[in-house]
Amino acid sequence: MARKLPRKFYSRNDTVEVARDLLGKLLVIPSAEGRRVSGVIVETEAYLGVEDRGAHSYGGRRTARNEIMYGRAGHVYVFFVYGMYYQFNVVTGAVGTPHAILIRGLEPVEGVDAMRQRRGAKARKDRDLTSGPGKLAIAMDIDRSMNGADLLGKDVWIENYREIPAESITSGPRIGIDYAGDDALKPWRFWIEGNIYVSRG
DNA sequence: GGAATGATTCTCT
DNA sequence: GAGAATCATTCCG
Repeated sequence: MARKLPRKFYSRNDTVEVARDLLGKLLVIPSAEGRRVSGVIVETEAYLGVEDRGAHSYGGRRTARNEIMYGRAGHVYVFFVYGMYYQFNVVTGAVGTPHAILIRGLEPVEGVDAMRQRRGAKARKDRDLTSGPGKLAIAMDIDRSMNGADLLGKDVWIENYREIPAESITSGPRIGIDYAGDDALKPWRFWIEGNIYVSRG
């Protein structure tokens, strides 16, 4: 079984590089019964803190909600949007540097039946299970109680799993942040070309 | 197949 | 009191 990624994987200076490197890694969140539920990360978005108008921490904004972004790399940042959905992020960068990476798409690997159960009738096809940040949060049973969890702990972690050739990795503008002006156009979204669990494209 | 729209509640001003 | 790092449904062609 693969080892958990070490703290230094997340604490590198270049958050955009970490976002790209997360593609092909395995996100594991054991179920309440202790069974492994996991999926390959196929889509990510980098949020670069103070200088990024799309980030919650733009301009150094520091609130109860985004406090975890300022903490140590390798922790989980979960927030709630649109009155219905949770978003799962990985904190990166040094302490005091509010960078994070949003996980936007997963390819289910283990515990697929549990994911189907959590998603219910809305997931008509398996690709509906985890092809988007709100959907994968439901399938992986992610909610606010996971905010601040350590990725080197036992509730949630990320393992090496699959090597993705550089030519299969594509980048483009991020999604759902039109209010961010020019920063919305920055190519800080990464995905595995052709994978059906990518949220769009 | 694609575009428009309503859902629903937390968070910050 | 407004707006949000989204999704599912509905309508149209």
